[in-house]
Amino acid sequence: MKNSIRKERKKEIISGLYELSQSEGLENVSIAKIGKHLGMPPSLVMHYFPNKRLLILGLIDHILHQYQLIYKPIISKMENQPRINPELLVDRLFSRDWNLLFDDGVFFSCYAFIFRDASIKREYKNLHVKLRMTLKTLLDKDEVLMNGDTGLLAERIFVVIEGAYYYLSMMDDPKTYDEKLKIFKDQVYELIYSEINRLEQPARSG
Amino acid sequence: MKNSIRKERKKEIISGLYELSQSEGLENVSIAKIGKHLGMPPSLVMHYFPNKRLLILGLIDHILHQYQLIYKPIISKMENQPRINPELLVDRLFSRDWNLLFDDGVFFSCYAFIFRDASIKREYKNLHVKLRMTLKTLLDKDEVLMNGDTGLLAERIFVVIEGAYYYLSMMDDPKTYDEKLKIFKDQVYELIYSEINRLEQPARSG
DNA sequence: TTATTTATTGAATATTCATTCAATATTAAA
DNA sequence: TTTAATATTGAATGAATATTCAATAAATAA
Repeated sequence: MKNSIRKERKKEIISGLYELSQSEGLENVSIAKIGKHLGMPPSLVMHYFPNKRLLILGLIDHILHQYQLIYKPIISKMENQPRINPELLVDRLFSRDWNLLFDDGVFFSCYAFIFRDASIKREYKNLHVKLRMTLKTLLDKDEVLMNGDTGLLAERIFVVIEGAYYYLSMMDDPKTYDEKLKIFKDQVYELIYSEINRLEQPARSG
Repeated sequence: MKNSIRKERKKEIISGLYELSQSEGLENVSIAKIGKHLGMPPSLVMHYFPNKRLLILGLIDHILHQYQLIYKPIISKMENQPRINPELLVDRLFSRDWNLLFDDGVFFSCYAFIFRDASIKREYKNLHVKLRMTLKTLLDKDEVLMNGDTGLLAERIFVVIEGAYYYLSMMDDPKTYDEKLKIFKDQVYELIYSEINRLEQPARSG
């Protein structure tokens, strides 16, 4: 019981930091503002996070955890099927449902820390490697794709997803956004289909 | 003459801001620090940039300008040739020579502003669209590729480049870095070669 | 119950922040 | 040379910053 109030408070504080980062920008959030936002004195914030760096680390933990949740529904929907459905897979990979899970601005503000904090860089890297492994595990269940290099395919798919995430964040006009989105989805389709074709046909000289 | 000292001073200040952002992080730079770094009173900094937002805008202008310079050498090397050399092109597109031109940490710190500042978003978008048009122009000079959709090809190439830039920034180990880099370079080769193959062969049903 | 640990408060700290202002120095235009 | 515009200085502002501390309240353990 003693410990649970501590955990809850820490969560509450990180949520407050997150909300303020979303509306005002991470660089404009202070401990006093967090306290005011949550109705507690700044000294209580510092009781749980003795310095600002720990606060930032807590926020990054939270965001990376949310990020990871994005792909949970894909996995549960696809596992236990002998063949993957490329349309469905790509649809889910590019879905922006996760916009409900976390804010892109906060995500990239935190991302910028990887260049000056080695442990943050490691955390971000672990997440991205883990996501690739998740996709690889999914591809490994397909009875055709499993005969190829699913790790390589997962890398190639994710680099498009991440490039698209970065690039599409700049698009304001929904029409342009959809046009570009279609391009990148098709690009991933082709990665999958050409791998399937390659594996289904007998080896050729090249 | 009167105007040139103004322009030089503004450049000097932006450079100072850039250097400090590189070493301390953009969020930790203040007007006083810039002044100290350059040996001038903070009031002089504010004489040229009346508020902090204008300072940030100046920094972003500077970075986007540098970013654009990355691809200058590619263009000059490749234009006036009837066929593009895919190896050479991909090598240049993925070269990290630009690390001399600007700092990735500062770049992403500034990028994070697009989510809360519409005019910054527009600037970033314009840059990225322009880079794609530059590549398209290059592809259009190739006597085979010119018969296909070079705009689409440019989009597909750049999304890989940008995804790779984002993802590879997390890699510390040079060996891992090179392995991943090779994957993404090959991915772009294949985009180019499969487009060339498609265009060189007679139309098929499908 | 008492003792001990944890949670919470509010006041206080020195430092840094962006910004303003009046005064002076320098330069260009007349 | 005089005038006007700009460049530069240094001091001053109040607000906000992260952090500290002692005191109190609440919860748990003895």
